[in-house]
Amino acid sequence: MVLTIGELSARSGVAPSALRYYESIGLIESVRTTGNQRRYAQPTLRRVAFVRAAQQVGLSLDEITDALRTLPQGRTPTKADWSRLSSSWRQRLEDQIERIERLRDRLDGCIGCGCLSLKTCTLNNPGDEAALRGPGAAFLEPTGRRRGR
Amino acid sequence: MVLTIGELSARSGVAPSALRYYESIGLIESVRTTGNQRRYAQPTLRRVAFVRAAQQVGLSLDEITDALRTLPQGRTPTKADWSRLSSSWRQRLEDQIERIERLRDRLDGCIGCGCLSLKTCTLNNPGDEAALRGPGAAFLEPTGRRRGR
DNA sequence: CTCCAACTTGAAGCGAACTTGAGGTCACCC
DNA sequence: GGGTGACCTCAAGTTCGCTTCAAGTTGGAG
Repeated sequence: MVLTIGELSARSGVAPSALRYYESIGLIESVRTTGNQRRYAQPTLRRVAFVRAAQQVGLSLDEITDALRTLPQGRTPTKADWSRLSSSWRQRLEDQIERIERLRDRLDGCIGCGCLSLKTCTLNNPGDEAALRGPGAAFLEPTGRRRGR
Repeated sequence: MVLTIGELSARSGVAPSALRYYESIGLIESVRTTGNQRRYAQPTLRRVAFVRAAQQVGLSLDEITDALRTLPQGRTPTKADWSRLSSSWRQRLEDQIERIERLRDRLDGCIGCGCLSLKTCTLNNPGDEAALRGPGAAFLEPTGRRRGR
C-alpha cells in the first residue's frame, strides 16, 4: 500500500505543501507514478510523525534530518539503527527537560520570595552571580542553543 | 547603577542588536542620556535572562511580552505580580515536560522493539491508530502548537 | 470519453527573530 | 582638545519553516 500526498497529509496532519517542502530538503522520500505524482510508502507516515514530535521539543529540521539520516529510508530500521539514534537524542531530551524544570522551579520559587526583584535570592538573581564568572550568563543556556543567535 | 547596552549585552549574553530589537517591540525599556544613548536599570538584566529562559522552552517573544506585561517595569514586582505570571506559565511548562518525556520514552521503547517499523507496537505506531479516529494524529501534538502552522 | 478534484512545478510571500550596513554621534582616556 | 571605540538610527538582508499563487497535468468516477 502506498499513500498519495493527500492521504499522507490527512493521516499525519501535515499540509501537502509542508510534505513537499520536507522532500525538497531530503527529510522524506517518495516514488513517482508514470504521471509524476508522488507516492509514499507507509513508513513515511511514522517518519513524519516523528519529525513533528521532534520539532515540538525544539529540534530544527536540519537536526532532525541529520538524525534520521542514520536510519535507512528504503529498508525498515533495525534495533541497532534505532539504538544509535535514540542514544544520541536521549541526552538532548534530558537536557531540555532539565532546562524547563529549572525555569518552572525558578518561577515557583519566585512565588514565595518575590524575586527577580530581591538581591538576596541568588537562585533567581543569576545575572550578578554570572558576572562573577564572566559574561554569558551560561547557567540559563547550559548546552547547545535551540535556534538563532 | 545603570548599564550601557554593551554592558547589558556582555552580562546577559544577548547581542546589542537583539537588545535594541527587544526594546523596539516593548519587551524591555531604557532611559536615554543627554547624548541619546541607552541606559538600563539592573532589573533589566534579570528580565533579559528570563526572556532567554522562556525562549528556550519554546515561547515566542510575543507571549513573553504578554506575560511580562503583567509585571511592572518601573517598580519591583510584588509576590502577587509573580504569582499571577507563574501560575499562568506553570501548566504550560508541565505540558512541555510531558511532551518531551513522551518522546523520550517512545525513543527508549524503540530500542527494545525496533519500532517505527513494527506494526505490533501500537505505542509507536501512532499513524495507523490515529487514522481510526480521524485525521490529525493529535496524539503527538496534544495541546497548543508552538509556532507556525 | 469526459470531467473535475487532486495533483504537479516554480517563484514569490510571510512572520519570527534577529543581523548587517551605512552614515553619523557620543563619551571617556590621554 | 583630540582620538577612538562604543554608541545612535533606519533600512535592508538573512534564516527557518512553511504557505500561496499561477499555470498546467493526472487519474479515477461516471
